[in-house]
Amino acid sequence: MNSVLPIDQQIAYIKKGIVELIREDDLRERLAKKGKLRVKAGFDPTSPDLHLGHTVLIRKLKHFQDLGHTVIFLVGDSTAMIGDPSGRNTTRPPMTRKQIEANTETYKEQVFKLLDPAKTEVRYNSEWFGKFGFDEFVNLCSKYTIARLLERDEFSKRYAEKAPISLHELLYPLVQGYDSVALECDVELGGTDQKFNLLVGRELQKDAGQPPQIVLTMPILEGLDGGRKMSKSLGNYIGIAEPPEVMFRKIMQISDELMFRYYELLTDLSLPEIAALRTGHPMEAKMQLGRMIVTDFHSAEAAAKAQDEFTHVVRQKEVPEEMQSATIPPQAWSNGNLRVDKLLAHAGLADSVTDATRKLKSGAVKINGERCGALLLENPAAELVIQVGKQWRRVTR
RNA sequence: GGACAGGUGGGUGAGUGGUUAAAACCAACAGACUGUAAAUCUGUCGCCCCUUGCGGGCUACGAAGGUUCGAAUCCUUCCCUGUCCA
Repeated sequence: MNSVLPIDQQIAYIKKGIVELIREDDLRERLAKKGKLRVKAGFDPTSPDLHLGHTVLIRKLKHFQDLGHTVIFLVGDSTAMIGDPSGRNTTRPPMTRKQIEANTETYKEQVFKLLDPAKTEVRYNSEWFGKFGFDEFVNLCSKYTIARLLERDEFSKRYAEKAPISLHELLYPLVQGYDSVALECDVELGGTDQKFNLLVGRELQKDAGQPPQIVLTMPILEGLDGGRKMSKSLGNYIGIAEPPEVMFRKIMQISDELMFRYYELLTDLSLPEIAALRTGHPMEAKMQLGRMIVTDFHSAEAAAKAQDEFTHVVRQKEVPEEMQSATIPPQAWSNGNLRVDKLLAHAGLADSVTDATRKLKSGAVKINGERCGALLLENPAAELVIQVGKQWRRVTR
């Protein structure tokens, strides 16, 4: 694709799936005047894995890239060392340089499954914050007032609830906004929860004599539970580095309503195409979604295989071809008999021995196809195929 | 610096001396049903030990001490959070 696409078409493409564009007129004008825009999105390398929630934003970056604009993948390595304001309950422990670097590498690897590395500018905000002096810092602080910072929803809410707000959290929007100044961004993308920060960037740019960036917000993707936002700590996520089978299965587990949402935010299908899916069988549609997503991050072959596996193992309750294997740990032997509870705990099929006992009692455990409630197995076969819920394990001596 | 309020299990939140491993709800896990969807129903939901029993032990209510036969509950000190005053 190229940047000579007419502006109207570009804008239509850009607007698909977004929540808010501030302001469309500015964007139109800037496209006309500059042609090729600098588009930024920032990421905190605080956790090493990206999940589908992040990809909503990345996909939008990709759209800009398709249109021939310059995409800047900004790694907030300096900011990561201070901590993140939206992790509101606990102050997260400061990260080491090394962790950040490792996370950044993983990030890049994952992001480039969607973005074209050759067309992506990877930047670090330590480039400018690393040599930020105290006077510059104070000067930055002087650009904004407390009252205006407290306008931010999250802050005002917490303030009203008498929850703690640390000073550095208050500063965060300023710091993020300054990134835009340093990079001379034309456009910045972020989740709706970032809106405030993105707008601060505009203010700071104006102050620095730059034209204020266009702000584009994307919806926050709901997690697998369909309610709360997708996040690693809530455990309702699909990691983009996860194996095809896991991805596919997780997709199949989401609710029908959520499926359409995922179609909208995670695929390139048009809205009418998505609407048409509502008339078909939901399960078929869900499997198609699974294939599409797995294809994005792995390959079409992997997707087909994942679907196949799902059909056989889950729907037809067959034994999976591949499963993790484990050997029986010495602690699980008791006078030549096998302690199933310890085995489960050891093979990662239960959280603890106590948990394993519970699972046995509740009939959750199948060994070689037979439901097993017994704690002790006499003369176990050389190879046991154990199933607990969705998990399978091949256990040998 | 002073006055006051508060810190309970993954979350919300009861509990003010004993049958409390801690109500209730949510989340989570497992089972039934199903399209491993939703909804619903059932069970479980600190850890460890013993071939498992309405069994034994250990740890837990911000931290450390103390009072008591016995503490999440009372006392002391400390830490943390918030409000108000300076």
